[in-house]
Amino acid sequence: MTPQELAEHLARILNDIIAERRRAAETEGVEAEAILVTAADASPERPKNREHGDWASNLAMKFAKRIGMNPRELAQQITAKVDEIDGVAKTEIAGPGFINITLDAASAGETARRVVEQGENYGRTDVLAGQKINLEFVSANPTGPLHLGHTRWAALGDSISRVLRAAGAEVSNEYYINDAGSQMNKFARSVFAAALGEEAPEDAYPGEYIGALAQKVLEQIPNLAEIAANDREAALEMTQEAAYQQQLAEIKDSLERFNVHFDLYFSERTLHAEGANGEKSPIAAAVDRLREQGHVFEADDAIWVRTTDFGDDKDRVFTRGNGIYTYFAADAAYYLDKKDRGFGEKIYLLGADHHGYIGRLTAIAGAAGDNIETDITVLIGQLVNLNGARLSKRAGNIVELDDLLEWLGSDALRYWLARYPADSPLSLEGEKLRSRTNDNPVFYVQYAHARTCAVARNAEVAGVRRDDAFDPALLTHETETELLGKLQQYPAIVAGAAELREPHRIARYLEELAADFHRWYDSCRVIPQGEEPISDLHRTRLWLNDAAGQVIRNGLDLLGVTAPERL
RNA sequence: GCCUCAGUAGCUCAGUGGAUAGAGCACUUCUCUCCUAAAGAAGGUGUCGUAGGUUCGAUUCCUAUCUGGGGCACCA
Repeated sequence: MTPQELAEHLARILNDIIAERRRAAETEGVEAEAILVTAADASPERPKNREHGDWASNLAMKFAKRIGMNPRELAQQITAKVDEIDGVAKTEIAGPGFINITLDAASAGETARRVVEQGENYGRTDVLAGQKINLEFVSANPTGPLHLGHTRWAALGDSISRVLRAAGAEVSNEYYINDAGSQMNKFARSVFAAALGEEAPEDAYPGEYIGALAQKVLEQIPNLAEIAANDREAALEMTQEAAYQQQLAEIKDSLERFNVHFDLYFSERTLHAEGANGEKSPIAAAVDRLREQGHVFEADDAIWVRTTDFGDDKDRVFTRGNGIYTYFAADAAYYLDKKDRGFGEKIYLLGADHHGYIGRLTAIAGAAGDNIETDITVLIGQLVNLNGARLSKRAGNIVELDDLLEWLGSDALRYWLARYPADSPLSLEGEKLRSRTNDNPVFYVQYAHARTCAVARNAEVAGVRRDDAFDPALLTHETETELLGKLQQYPAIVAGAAELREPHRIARYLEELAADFHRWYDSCRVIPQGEEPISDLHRTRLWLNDAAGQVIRNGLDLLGVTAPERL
């Protein structure tokens, strides 16, 4: 019996009671409210206190008032039916009307087999099935390496996408490349000067990486100086393209090593480009479309979008007085592109330093005719800082993703960045991420997984085989019911993390699961000791061991963290 | 000034209206002739920033307020 099945039973039972009462009321000529209880309403919780049973429901308290009964009386009627369910050992009514349910051991133990048989699919649900979601994150300018400021969104965004997919959504991870505009020009001038050995422009990008890029450019264009002597503009342009492509390639490479995958790198330039047959650029078309919706006006020589209609604190300029589009204009065009590609919800993952964007992005959605409640989500994350960080080799005072990866490793970094809610400030302590003990949760969880693998290996050698027996009624030890209960919760944890876009719930769950596993390991042996013969208990425990390993593996995968078989 | 996030144990932080508010660290003491002791067991700690409100019930929701972080461009 899974919590989900239990929820369905509870909902059905309560709906029956409600229907029965309505019929009774109608025969007396009284009108009764129609109430439909869903499985989600009835979803039982794992009580903190073991004396409160395996599962607890507050259903009776939640609905008593609307039905017109007192909670304990309603709980009585519900439990009378719950007692009849196959697999329920006993029920109790406690406090103001809690319904506490205890499953029989066999019913609870069945989870072990279910997990093993479903394998990597255990935990996948269809709660977000049919949703086509666009998830944009990182989107750092391709004018330098990724640094600490980008790592949190990279880790978080990739994990959110994995969690959404596990819940059945179709997701596109997108990186918006700001490869048009003045930052690119400034970038080009910086690299150009370095390549020609000229003095850096006043506003040049700092950092040694500019010099390294200049070297790469010279390798590709050995006669750059010669070209520059003839046509300086052409040489600058060639430098810009070469440096840009090189930098973008390095960013992609860093992200792949961070186990972060994008489905689309979207170039801002494509928004400015006119069609082959002279069609308007997407950005020019965007202003027309917004105008049709009636949200565009002109003032002070500029073209504006009335974003205040949708809650923005001020209207935004689309086309400047000098005829050049603003960054906001490109954002709007990109948004429309996403809409045209069929995405319902568009999620933006931004740092707190961009929180002023919420209003204008939401307004774009509204001006485009979308539902600003459901078609756009802006997730704002607080910034991260790092204690005890070594300074970057290349950039001087900025910590680069590459340096962090080399220093701390992808797993530790991914895990720690995904372990906290995005809206809570995060401070990483470098030495802690490197430690291999209890105070480093990523190792604690990975160690638990490695242990399950060690047990499986040893079981094989000792001749304990899963195929020989599975008798879930034997899993009666206190640590076994705890572990089984935790395994049963996993699908609901994933579904919740997906609905709330909060992958940290997976990490916290895994830490609890690892703790339950370690405790179980300490008191329940899979492999017989000494002369003790192999029993069905050992074989059944092997199922449980393998189930625990499977769930840890599944959960770590959602965080983009590996599950090593040995540590 | 306006917007936004946070304030929970000595420290770092979980906790989408439920029962006695939790975890790790730190501190003390135990447990390997035994599948990985990188682990486990035991020991105590709270004005959930403050004050009101909503209700059967509030750390959770609402209002006000205090403190701290971030943000309020015809920059990108």
